Amino acid sequence: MSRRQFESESEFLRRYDPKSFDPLSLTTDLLVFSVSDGETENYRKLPEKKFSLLLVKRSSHPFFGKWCLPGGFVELRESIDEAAVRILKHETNLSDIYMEQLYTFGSPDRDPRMRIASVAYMALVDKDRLNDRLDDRASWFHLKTRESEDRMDVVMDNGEESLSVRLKKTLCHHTVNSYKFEVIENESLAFDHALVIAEGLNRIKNKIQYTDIAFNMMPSSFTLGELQQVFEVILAKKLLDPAFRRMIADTVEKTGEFRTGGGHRPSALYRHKK
Amino acid sequence: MSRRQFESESEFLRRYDPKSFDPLSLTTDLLVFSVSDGETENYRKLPEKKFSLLLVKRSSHPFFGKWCLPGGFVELRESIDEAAVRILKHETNLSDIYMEQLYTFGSPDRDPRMRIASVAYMALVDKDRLNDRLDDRASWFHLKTRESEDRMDVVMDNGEESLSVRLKKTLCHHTVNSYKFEVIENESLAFDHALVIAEGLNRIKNKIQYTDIAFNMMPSSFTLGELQQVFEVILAKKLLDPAFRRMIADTVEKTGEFRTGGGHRPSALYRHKK
DNA sequence: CTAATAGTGTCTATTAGACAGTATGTT
DNA sequence: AACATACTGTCTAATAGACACTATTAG
Repeated sequence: MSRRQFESESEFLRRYDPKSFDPLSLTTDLLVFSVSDGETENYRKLPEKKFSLLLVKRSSHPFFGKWCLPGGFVELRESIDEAAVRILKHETNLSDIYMEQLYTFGSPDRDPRMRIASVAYMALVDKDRLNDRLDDRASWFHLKTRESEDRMDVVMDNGEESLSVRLKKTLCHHTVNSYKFEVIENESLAFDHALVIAEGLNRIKNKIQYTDIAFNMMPSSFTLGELQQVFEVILAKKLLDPAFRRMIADTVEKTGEFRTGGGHRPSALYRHKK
Repeated sequence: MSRRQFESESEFLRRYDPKSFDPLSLTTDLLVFSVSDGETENYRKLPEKKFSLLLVKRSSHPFFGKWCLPGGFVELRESIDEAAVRILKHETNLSDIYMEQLYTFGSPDRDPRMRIASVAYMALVDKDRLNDRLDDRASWFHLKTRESEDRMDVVMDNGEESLSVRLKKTLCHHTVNSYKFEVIENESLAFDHALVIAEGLNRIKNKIQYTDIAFNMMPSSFTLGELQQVFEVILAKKLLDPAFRRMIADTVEKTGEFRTGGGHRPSALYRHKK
């Protein structure tokens, strides 16, 4: 045993040299999800809801020209959560947004520059709050997912480009909703971001069913039809009206207002009950 | 714009200097949970199950002499998962153990030496596989938790020392099972490990109810009474027999063997059905 | 009137909670 | 016989799925 254990903690810290360690960096990558209205062909049909994800075109090496999740380095004096908030603010000019840590990705070769671990966060944004002050290089992509027992295919489209990713799903420990993903096909996404997206989609699909995170993507008042559409587009399946209304019954309350003008019976407006 | 965007990716990478960044390290901390038998006062009573957690006494600065989770630095050429596996092997001599990533902790001041982020993992071990080859400084602590709406108290006892931690629970976003924890009282645990333990307990309490992770803490054959005790000690509440048996019915199968000698009706032995 | 969505009533099937009962070993 | 656990039957309450029905408006 060296004499080090006999010195005081403050002496020990004085001698400690952080620069002597292998260089490693920490980043956060953000999955910013939102829901927006599509087009209506018919004046009386409701606009279709689109599930969307914010991507950024890389303007520097590595992966120059490819799309990736907004992200950046964690600075020395901020927590990882603070870094995520700062980066979201920088990319979208938004603050006070729902955010949760998703997973930390740390394969040694996930970034060609150096050893970089990345803590992924998921943010949920009401599109109405997106005041057009997006970063130039950022763009919203509509998301379409198709899932089977052992596959997950994701198609992303921003109106100009269409990106597609295919992943293999493996059930972990014989359990519902606990999967490991592997990328089978990915042309257009940088780093391991296809994986991050898959994990995020998995998380939101599960969590929307037993928490009230969905309201973070809704404006302050909404109809139950709109809310149901949001669930349907995220879960990628139709829901039955009475069952859906029972499910969300005690998380919403009527505002007393109605939305008219749709060529059909007016719908009551609701807000999230806290 | 600099001319950098016109150089090739390989030229860019050649010029890239990892040493120019602020020094930061990455560690993993392991929550190693297990279940073991307590004592029996009465020959015909079943031994009480104890939920237990592996802690290590710190033999160097910082937090010299305090207890902490087993952990260590992530090395440059291994993934974070690989680091967790390596550290578990080093502390317990066990491999091929169930492990899942829990959460990444990264407050700038969580370690007094330097900026260190830590990725916490949860490992579940069948105590019968623990072949006494524990690290000298490591010790199993029996865990007792008491939870109320806004509090979580944890008492850990290894027969010689008793550590106690009190935390405040805050419900996140009006949702069941999604909490933020803050440490109110903690004398004996190093770093922010009281927080890590709270997050881990929360995770296992939830996940045991909708996955089959519990079997990772069971020996290859067991009685349903033992299995039920494991659920009861982790959830910290009594369960009704018929409901419990219905719940786990399709995750187990009979081995055909029976356990006799208990002063009561023999119990059928089961195994985990995959 | 018609197309379209809004919203409700109700029947049924499934699941969860509770309790009481029977079974069978050891001392 | 007594005790302790093993295991099952069944009643009831709550929840989820399915379908059919009524309501209301713009054009």
